[in-house]
Amino acid sequence: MTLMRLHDTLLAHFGAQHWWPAETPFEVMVGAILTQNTAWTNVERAIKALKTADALSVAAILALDHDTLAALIRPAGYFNVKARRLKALCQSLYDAGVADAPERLAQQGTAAELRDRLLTINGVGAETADSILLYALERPSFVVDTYTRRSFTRLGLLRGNETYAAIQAYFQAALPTDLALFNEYHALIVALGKHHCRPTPRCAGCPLNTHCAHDQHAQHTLPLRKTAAL
DNA sequence: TACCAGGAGAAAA
DNA sequence: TTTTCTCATGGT
Repeated sequence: MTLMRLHDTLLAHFGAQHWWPAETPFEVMVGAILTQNTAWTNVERAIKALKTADALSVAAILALDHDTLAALIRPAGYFNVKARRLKALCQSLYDAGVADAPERLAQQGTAAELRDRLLTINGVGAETADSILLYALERPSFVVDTYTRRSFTRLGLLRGNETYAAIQAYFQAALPTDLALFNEYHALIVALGKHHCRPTPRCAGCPLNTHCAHDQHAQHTLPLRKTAAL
């Protein structure tokens, strides 16, 4: 099955995912940091707290002291680490002169140049950089996450030990460079990954026939523990 | 109780 | 260079 056909199968089964669930590009960037190794429901609590405190802006986050910011994002876990990372992100946006409209960062270079700049920010690794590029800056950069590696290894399309760059290149070589397609595909892979872990009531069967509709994690052919290569 | 969640960076080997 | 450790809350 081609990657395009696979996308169509997942879309037909799970429906459009409407990612990224955020009101502004800056909220996407903040969410990308907060969701690192963390359930999205916990990220939502943290973002809500930032909004309630009127602190969801570059200037506000830079103005907050560490302990106050950490307390606001506490529900997202790793709050001391993520407070530093949010500060670093905001400082970078401020230095780029786009504090008032972070989405304008997209006007400051090619996708590759923007990616390199994002990767220099402490706390922004490959996946977070690609998530920001794709969902906040609207550049078609395919996002690879733990679910991508796990599910596609189960499907026999990956070995499982490839580097992040190799997996990204695999998808980008096989798919047309299309913002909407990359957006939906990654979201669908996350839906599939969650389904593998915990089949939903409305969907007892697996769309890809990978025998996942059983007790949690029991049917995984891969350990849930992340591989170091990702 | 134990395990996992839309990772990244530092430290150790 | 590759592997291991650390960061932490909330749901199942």
